[in-house]
Amino acid sequence: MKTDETCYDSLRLENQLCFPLYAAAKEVVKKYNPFLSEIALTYTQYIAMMVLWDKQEISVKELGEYLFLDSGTLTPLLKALEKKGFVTRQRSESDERVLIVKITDEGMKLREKAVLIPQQVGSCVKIDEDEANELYRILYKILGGLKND
Amino acid sequence: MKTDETCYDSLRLENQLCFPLYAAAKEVVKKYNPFLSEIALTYTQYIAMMVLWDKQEISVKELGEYLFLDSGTLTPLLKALEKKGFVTRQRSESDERVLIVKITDEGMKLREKAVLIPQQVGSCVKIDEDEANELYRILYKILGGLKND
DNA sequence: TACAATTTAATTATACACAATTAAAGTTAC
DNA sequence: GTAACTTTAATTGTGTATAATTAAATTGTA
Repeated sequence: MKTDETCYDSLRLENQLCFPLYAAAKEVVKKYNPFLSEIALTYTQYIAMMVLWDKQEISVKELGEYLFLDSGTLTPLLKALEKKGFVTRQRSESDERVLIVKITDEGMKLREKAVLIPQQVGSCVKIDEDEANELYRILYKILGGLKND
Repeated sequence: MKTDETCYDSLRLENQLCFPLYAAAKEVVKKYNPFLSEIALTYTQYIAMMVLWDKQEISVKELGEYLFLDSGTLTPLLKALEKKGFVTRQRSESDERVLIVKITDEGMKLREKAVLIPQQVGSCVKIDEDEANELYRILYKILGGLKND
C-alpha cells in the first residue's frame, strides 16, 4: 500500500477537468496567431469581427453577450479595431447610453482574407469529427449551465 | 433558397470549435475566484500550488512544462507566491541557470484549506460523469496533438 | 584551450481579462 | 414630478499571457 496522502487526490493536477480545459483553450488560441497576424488581428479581435461580419451593426452590450466579454475588455478592443479602420463607434440617437459598433467596408473586405483561417487552424487540432462534435456539444452544455447561477 | 453568403459559413461564431473552448475555459476559471480569494490565490497560482503540493520542489522550467506556461508568466507569479510566504526561490548549486522553487510549511498548510475547492467548483459544471470523462479524454488528446507540431 | 551553440531565466513590451467603481441616462414607484 | 433604482459603457487597478530580447552559464567541438 502506498503512503501517499490520497485524501488530497482531488488536488492533483491530473485529476482536474478545468486544467486541461484552461490549457487546451490557451494552446489552441495560440495556434491562430501566425494566421491572424497576417490580417493584423488578435484572437479576441477576430471573434469580435466574426460577429460583425455576420451582423454589421451591434451594441457593445449585445456583442459582449455573444462573446462572454464585458466592456472592460471590449472598449479598448473596439477602439483598436476603430483605429485600424475596421469598425466605427457611435452613440445610439435614441438612447445615448448605448454605443453602436458598425463594421466598415474595409472591415467587410477583411473577411475574404480570413476565410481560410478556420481550416488552417482546424488541421492542428487532431481529433476525429465525432470527437469534435461531442466536444462542441459538451462545451456549450457547460456554457449554458454556467449562465443560470 | 437563402441569399446569405454561405461561402463564409466557416467564419460564423456558432461554427467554431475554438470559441466555446475559449469561452468555457474562461467562464469555468472565473467560477474558482470566490473560493480562491478566500485563500489568497489566483487560478494560475492555484494550479502552480497544485504541482508544488505534489512535488514540494521543482525547477521553473519543469513547472512550466506541467502548466503549459513560460517563465514570462511564471517569474512574476512565483515572486507573488514567495511574497505570500508559500514558496521559496533559489538557484540550483550545481547549475546556476536553474531556479528551484520549493514549497514552504505555510504553503503545504494551504492544501488543507484548498481541498474542498474542486468539489465546490465541480458542482457548477453541470455535465454527467460520462461527459466529463469524455471531455477530459478529448482535451488531453488535443493537448497531446498540439505538442508535436 | 577557445569559441560557437545551446539552455535557462529574466526583462520588456503589448494585449487581453475581470472586479470594482464611476458617470450618465433612462425607468419606476410613489 | 421627483427621488430611488436600473442600465449601459467607460475607467481604474491588478493579474495573467505571449513574443522578442538579453544575459549568464554550460556544453560541444575543432
